Amino acid sequence: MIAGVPINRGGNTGEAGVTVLLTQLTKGIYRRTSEAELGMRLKDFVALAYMRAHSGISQHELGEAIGVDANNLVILLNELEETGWALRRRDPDDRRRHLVDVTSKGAAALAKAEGAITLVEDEVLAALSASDRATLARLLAKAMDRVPVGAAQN
Amino acid sequence: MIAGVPINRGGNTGEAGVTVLLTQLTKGIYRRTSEAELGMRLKDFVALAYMRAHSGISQHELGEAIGVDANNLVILLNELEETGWALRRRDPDDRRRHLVDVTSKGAAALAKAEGAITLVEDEVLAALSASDRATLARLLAKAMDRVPVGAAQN
DNA sequence: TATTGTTATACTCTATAACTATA
DNA sequence: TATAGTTATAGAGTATAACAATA
Repeated sequence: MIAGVPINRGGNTGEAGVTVLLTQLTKGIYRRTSEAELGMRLKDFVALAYMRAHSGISQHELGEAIGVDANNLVILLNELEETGWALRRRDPDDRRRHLVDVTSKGAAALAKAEGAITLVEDEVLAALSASDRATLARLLAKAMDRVPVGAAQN
Repeated sequence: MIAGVPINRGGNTGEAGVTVLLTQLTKGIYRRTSEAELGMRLKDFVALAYMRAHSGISQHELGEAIGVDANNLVILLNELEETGWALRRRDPDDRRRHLVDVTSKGAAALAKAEGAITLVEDEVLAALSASDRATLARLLAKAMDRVPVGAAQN
């Protein structure tokens, strides 16, 4: 008791939930990366990496997948087009849609950023063995395979 | 080629990196939680959960662990004290420091929020078996055990 | 002189709403 | 009438800098 206010004792004192751990780990990566080292912002990296893995995806689907609202994605893709890293083209089958792709120049920038990201991941995941890291990557991929991040709808 | 700009073809098209996956998963959780369902904000949850697991931790250490800058932590803890969920007291051995704790009231609110968080985690991690989830939680805890998130220093 | 915490402020990121065009 | 994308704006979140108290 401090000043008459009861303090929590005992009960659940360990076992941090997945949400807390994911938050910590993600923040750890974000705080250790810098635009200078990556050659791009982390949000550029995430968008380009997803676009490379899903060539010709629609702008809308991209936003759903990486959790960026449609309006913010417009701005992000504008910037990626200005740097020459990505391209939008109209979907001939549905002229409302934009199909997005990484350019060769974007792929080169992405590859460079991946080198820098790997160093950060090595640091943040230093406590894990190579086998542990492979398992972690596999489980994360499996979890994301089914469920979209879910961008807000208008 | 589109308008003379070369598109990236082939090369790395799968295997999303850990950073991208962690970003997606964490965003997925954040987007699915609401203050109404949790009874608190997610940042309150993260702070309280860490404080409960590390009773009597200093304010500075808490900020390091959960990746909240010292100035923002002041505001967050002010709010947690106003709601009666946390307490600060001076460290008698070093009167510059504040030691923080979850109150019994805070522990009750935290337990309620954990119920809501668990439902969200169930949804986001639906593709994983119970065994997979346990492994994921173990690996995340192992990774975080060593490396602090690293709040910015003044 | 360095550290902990605080305050004030500026900046970035994200979300909300209204609009255009296509279906 | 609904969907994809855009624009403008407001709000939340986060970082930077200067300061007070204590070591």
